[in-house]
Amino acid sequence: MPKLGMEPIRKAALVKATISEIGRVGSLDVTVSQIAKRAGMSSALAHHYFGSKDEIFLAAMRHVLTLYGAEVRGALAVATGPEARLRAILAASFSAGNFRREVVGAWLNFYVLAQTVPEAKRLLAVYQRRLRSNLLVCLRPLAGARAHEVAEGLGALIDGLYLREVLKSGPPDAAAAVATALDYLDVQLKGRGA
Amino acid sequence: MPKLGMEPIRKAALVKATISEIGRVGSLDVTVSQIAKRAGMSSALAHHYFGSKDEIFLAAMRHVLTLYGAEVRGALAVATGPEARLRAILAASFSAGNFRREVVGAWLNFYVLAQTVPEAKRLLAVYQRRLRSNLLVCLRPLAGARAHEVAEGLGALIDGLYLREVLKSGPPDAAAAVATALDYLDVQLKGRGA
DNA sequence: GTTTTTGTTGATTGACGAGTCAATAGACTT
DNA sequence: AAGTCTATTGACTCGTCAATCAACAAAAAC
Repeated sequence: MPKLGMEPIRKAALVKATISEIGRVGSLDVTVSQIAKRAGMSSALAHHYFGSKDEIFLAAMRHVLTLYGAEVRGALAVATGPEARLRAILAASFSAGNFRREVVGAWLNFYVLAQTVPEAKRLLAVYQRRLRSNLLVCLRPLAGARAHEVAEGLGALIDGLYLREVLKSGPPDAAAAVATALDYLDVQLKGRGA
Repeated sequence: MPKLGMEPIRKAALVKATISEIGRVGSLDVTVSQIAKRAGMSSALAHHYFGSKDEIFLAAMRHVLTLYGAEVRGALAVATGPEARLRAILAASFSAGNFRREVVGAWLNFYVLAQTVPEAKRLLAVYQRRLRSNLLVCLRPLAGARAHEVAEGLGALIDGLYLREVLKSGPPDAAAAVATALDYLDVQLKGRGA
């Protein structure tokens, strides 16, 4: 049966399975066997392609970050003007694709991973820098000198809204999260700037 | 050597050691032996007093939550007027006792634990409810109908600021965190209410 | 002064999991 | 058609760790 060119397919399946399993179990205590089983292969094959469990986790992290980045970029592409672009970033952050229980659970556990695995820390730092930079570009024309503070606060607020989703039961309420973030924005911009 | 009345002393030592170890390692992957060793006893004794590893973790969580609660209550006791009380809550949240690397690391991992252990989830929910309630009492006279939204946002912001501390290197910057939270508050209150 | 209760540990058990390896099999190369 | 490469797995190794237990020691109770 061995077809050729399986590597990318298997890797993608493993990455997807990893996110699912982390979300399901709610921690990084998922075995390579569990992941491999869900991805429809033996654990030996998972090791064959990734080498180690940490590499599997990192690949899953890169995938989540890539998806998020792509979503933001896509949303920014069709938004004109600073306010619209800010709204686009928020919408992407809490979009149906990213703001799912399993993905949120994965994010939380990536923060844990970042405490141990330097590469994980680096990846999260890249995410935070990019978010801040995106926010700053939009905020400078709107908030002027205060752009920096507002970006800092908004970034933390987004992370906090994610974190709080972890404790909720039932489906994630993206609308409420966006509303809270937009409210923060409104009040920051109307209070001073324009 | 067996002196009597060891139980509370041993338990307290284990709880303290648990927080330290979780903070040091950066995850819940700490062995009972590690904890017991740091607390100066054998792992068997840890099991003797707590029964299971989960119970040790929960006791550590209750301790962190209790400390936080006590700090907030103490700060509120000497604050008069809604604004001062809000500031007191924020100061307590980012006080030197709570906003330490190891404690922040412990908080993060308690969120992870909450995904698996129902009692952990309950404890965190209690914390969130109490925080919201405290904030609401102060905010109602200041923000009126908007008190609810502001409390929601401020709660998430605090959690987010904690979360972001995880990635930073170097000693925690409590002053910056308080400043961001106060800024949010300022702008929410000046923007509308008074 | 014997029995019971509390404190304490080293050794052991039993389970589980990451990573390795030998072996099998189809596909592509020459 | 022989050799090489990719795909794949079951079985195995080796380590780790939570939890238990038997045993010992000292204080309290009777």
